[in-house]
Amino acid sequence: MNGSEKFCISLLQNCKNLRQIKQIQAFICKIGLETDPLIAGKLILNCAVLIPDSLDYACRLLFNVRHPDSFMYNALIRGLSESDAPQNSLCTFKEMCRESISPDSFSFAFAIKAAANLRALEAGIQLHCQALVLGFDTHLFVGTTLTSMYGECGCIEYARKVFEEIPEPNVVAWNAMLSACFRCGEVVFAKKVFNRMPTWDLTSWNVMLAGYAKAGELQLAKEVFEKMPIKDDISWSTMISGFVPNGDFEDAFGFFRELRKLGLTPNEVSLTSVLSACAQAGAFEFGRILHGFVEKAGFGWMVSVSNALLDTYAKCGNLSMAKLVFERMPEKTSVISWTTMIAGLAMHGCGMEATQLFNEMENCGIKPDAVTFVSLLYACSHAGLVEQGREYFNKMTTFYGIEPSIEHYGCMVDLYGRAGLLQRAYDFVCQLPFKPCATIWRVLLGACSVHGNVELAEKVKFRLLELDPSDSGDHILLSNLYAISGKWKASAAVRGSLSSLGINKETGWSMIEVDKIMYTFVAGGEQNEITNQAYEKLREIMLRIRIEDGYIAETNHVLYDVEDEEKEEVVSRHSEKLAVAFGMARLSKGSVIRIVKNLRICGDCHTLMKFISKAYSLEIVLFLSLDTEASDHIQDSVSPMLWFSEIQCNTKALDLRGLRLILGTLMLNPIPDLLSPQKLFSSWSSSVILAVRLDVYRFTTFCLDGKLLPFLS
DNA sequence: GTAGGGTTAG
Repeated sequence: MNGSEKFCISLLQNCKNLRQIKQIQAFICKIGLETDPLIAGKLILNCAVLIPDSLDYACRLLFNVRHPDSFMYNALIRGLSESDAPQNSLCTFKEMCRESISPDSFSFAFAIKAAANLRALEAGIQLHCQALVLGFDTHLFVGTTLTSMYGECGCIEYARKVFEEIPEPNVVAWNAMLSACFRCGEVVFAKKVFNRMPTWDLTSWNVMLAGYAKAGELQLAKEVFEKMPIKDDISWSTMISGFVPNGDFEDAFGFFRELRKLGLTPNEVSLTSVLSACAQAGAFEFGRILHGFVEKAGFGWMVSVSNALLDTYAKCGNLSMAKLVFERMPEKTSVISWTTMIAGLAMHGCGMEATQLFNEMENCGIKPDAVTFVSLLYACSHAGLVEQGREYFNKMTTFYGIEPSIEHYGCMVDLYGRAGLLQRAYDFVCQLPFKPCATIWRVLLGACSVHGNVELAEKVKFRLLELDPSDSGDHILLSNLYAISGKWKASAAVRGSLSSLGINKETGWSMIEVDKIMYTFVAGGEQNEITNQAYEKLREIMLRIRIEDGYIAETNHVLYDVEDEEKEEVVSRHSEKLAVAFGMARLSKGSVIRIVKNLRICGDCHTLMKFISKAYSLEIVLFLSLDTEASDHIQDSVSPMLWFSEIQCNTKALDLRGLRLILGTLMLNPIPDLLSPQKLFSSWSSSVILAVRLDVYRFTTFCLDGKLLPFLS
């Protein structure tokens, strides 16, 4: 290498962006080195791998080289394998062969990586065969990527065979094998592989942690974590991020606290994961503290952290903070940021705003993906934008070429069903390109229930019985629909069939965050210091609101046939009552009480919340946990129709029932002119929709001129 | 002159 070459290469090494690359390229031309293969190779490698958003430029560079060599091709194959279109990496590999440039171990390693990222087993096998012919299949690096590729494609036997052919596998190859076991669900085999390994480095332990966590074996993950001789930030973030999808938020918070206690700085992954836990658990206060930390520690510029923060605020009910986080993002180039914001608006009932943001997103040149359209359709269905929703669905398939998933079809059924277009919804389901699954029918059943269509509900329930006969939610939904329609015998019969079919209703639980700790209450759960405190406070509250406010337990919402006294006893133990009482006992005065629960609220709890909210001037927010299938269930149901009849609105115009994200909200705005029926309706419908989207059930102080509004009394 | 294995957000 001569001096000029050395100088150019050192310039390229310090390059940060495409602009600088082009400047250096101009300099290279000026000194006559543009045809130097060494320089051209480095230039292509830089653009393909190191400099962001310059992959296209790397392609153009390669295209313009008269006699490209394998180094240049390898750079491009590698860059493309890590892009969002790894199939182009495979095309480049083919082109290389067509140009009679022999692929080497690097070409194979990168191309096999592309096949792994695409989960393209057939392409992977072809590459394997070709490597075999050229004698690269037992090469350490090629063998390792082949092992990974077969693992990614779910072929554990092939992975094992390739691995065993590697003459002297090093720790990286062993780790690839270990990882392949977990990818293929072979948890027990993974442990055997781990025990057989000649050496462990830190990564081997981290693979075990991640594998156990992904398999839901969190106890095993904890044991490995304890045994690890050294832990790094990936070990911590693997643990924290492992708990969240399993719904174990307490442990996620616990490990995060532990990490902080040890004086360690959480990395991006730990932060996004713990924020996601806050979002799902409704841990608003903890989320706010984390926001402070994010700003102070300088993580605010990280897109993933900002996205998680935005989602936390939106899911915890603070749309204005969510908007602020979005607005302050330095660059809005991530489709996830836009989608999260659209979903946030949708949850809060701002359907029009959500569609406007979607248009803005398109104008900014950001390509929406399948998840964006789920949020958008969700916004449309909850805002009653039927035709717009239909147009977006068409645009998704025809313009963006996105294949609709079950979620998209579910949104469409919801869109029609919610608007009361039940026949259209039913026809849509019947015309689906696949056999409708239980979830799709369940959406329709919910819509029938809301709009009181017993006939269609029975038809739908019949389909559900074939597909998923053991879902207690479906039975309860139908039973309640009968009850509300005055068909008490039919209602009782469905209830009765629950026990004869051996179906147990899921146990209700409620969670509340006090001093950054999540407390969980279960209906009629065991007695301990915490529940005793809750019961004691509950007794005090009940006494006050019974005497001063005239609260009477609403046992008529317990739709099954038990004695009144017993009914009262049953409803008085519901977990949300305990959680509210506990919050009132332990939170500082005037704090908003936020509760996450797995089932929908019963009529009595609903009424009690209103009384408490009024008597104590408290805002109470109930969230429906998103991580539970139980959100389809109605707990000894209160019908949203009853809520609507309370406010004497036309219940048919809006659906609130039976759809999994429903809790409903009651948010009263003490502005007198809202009492004109038209305004009242639009205001209420918008706040009710708000809760549906948000899974929030919110009661604010709802005094008007010092009197309880008539429809709430 | 290029590599392979482990953790995130909607």
